[in-house]
Amino acid sequence: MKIPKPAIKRLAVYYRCLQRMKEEGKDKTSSKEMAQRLGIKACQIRKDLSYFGEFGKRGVGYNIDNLLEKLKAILGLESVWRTVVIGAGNLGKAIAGYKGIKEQGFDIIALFDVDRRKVGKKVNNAKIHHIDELEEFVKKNDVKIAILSVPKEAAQQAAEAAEKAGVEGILNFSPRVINVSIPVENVDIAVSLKSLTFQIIRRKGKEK
Amino acid sequence: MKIPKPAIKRLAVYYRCLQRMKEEGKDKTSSKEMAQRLGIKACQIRKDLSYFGEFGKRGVGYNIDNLLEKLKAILGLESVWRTVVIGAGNLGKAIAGYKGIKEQGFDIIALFDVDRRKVGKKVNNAKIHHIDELEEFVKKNDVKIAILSVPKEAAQQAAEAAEKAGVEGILNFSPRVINVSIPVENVDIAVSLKSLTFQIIRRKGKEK
DNA sequence: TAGATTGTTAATCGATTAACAATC
DNA sequence: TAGATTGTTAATCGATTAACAATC
Repeated sequence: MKIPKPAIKRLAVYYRCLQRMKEEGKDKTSSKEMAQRLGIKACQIRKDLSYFGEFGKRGVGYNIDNLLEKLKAILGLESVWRTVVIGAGNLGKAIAGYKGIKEQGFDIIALFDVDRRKVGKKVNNAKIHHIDELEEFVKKNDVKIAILSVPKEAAQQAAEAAEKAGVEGILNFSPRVINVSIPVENVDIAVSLKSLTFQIIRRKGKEK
Repeated sequence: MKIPKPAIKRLAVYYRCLQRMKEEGKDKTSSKEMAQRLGIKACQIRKDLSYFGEFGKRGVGYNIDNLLEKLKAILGLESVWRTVVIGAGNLGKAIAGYKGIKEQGFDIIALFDVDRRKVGKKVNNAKIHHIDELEEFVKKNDVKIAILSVPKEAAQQAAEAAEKAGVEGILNFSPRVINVSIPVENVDIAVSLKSLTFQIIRRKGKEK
């Protein structure tokens, strides 16, 4: 079946919402309740889930533990994804140092940089290596994901190196479109800021 | 006219593409050439631009300087946006320290944190203030944008504080849906990673 | 002029939503 | 049973794309 791309991101949001409900001690919920919390339509949640199966009970709702398990499987979070960060600048180190990422199923096991002066330093338990060691490291440690936080001039080259090394997906923080044949997700701060300013301006126009 | 939301983000990407072409010394381009670089369809570029006017010459293409100016106006980048970062953790400091952001029209003039031990320290030229000073600072310095990089537990409260202080838009890095009435853009690393893992799994399924 | 490329229309494709039968 | 909520159909809405007249 064809699944809308936006539906996947929402699934990840539902997952987080359910995790939170669980923390609050709840054990069941409904599409209505989740929709209220997330500011979306209840039928969208039901529709998104329906692409993958029937997870609720009519007249009753969803069991939170059960739905969490199902989403975990759908999103591929049953095992930890071995991940590296390429580019050990401030942003790369901040990402590698972010504890929450491990809870979400991603284990950042190393950083890579062109600057030999950074090599050997540590961020949490992950050591900084020279970029030349990337391919060997990826193969030896079965790394699946590379997070790219290099300057834009180095983005394409680093992405190609990651692909060649055998990484299966790239999360790209650098402000440039990269061209590889493995899946890429872009996190583009400058683009998001500009989208925001556009909205601010439009809004002001409408107010008057 | 109704403008597709995705079109705005693409406009920001076109802007960056043109900036790069200019750096390369080019002075004119075509929708075809941009499309090739960005991996999208030429007619999509023309369509996106057409929501705002006619910026090219038939048979000739686009003047890069001219189109840059037009996009600058559309995206609201003619003046610098005074911006603060709320949450001076590793991520907040990395964002505040990122030089490229100023070139793009955003001036990060201060950071705010609940931790009084951080107060007074500097990131580039921006000082860290206590969160209690946010409202006064925003009003006094005409701050338009807040970048939220606080732990998820603090996200909603910080967003409300920013709104109350008079900020007009929020770039939210915290992994929680926030509920305010001003525009919000979400940059959600965990969600992007999960969208990536879903794609990796699907892709493997298809290969066989 | 001949070739190229825009701007725009109309068709297609994809995503969201309303509504409701099924059923707990 | 009566009330609630799911799962799904069908309608609507929104975004993308192909195609081509306009025109440089």
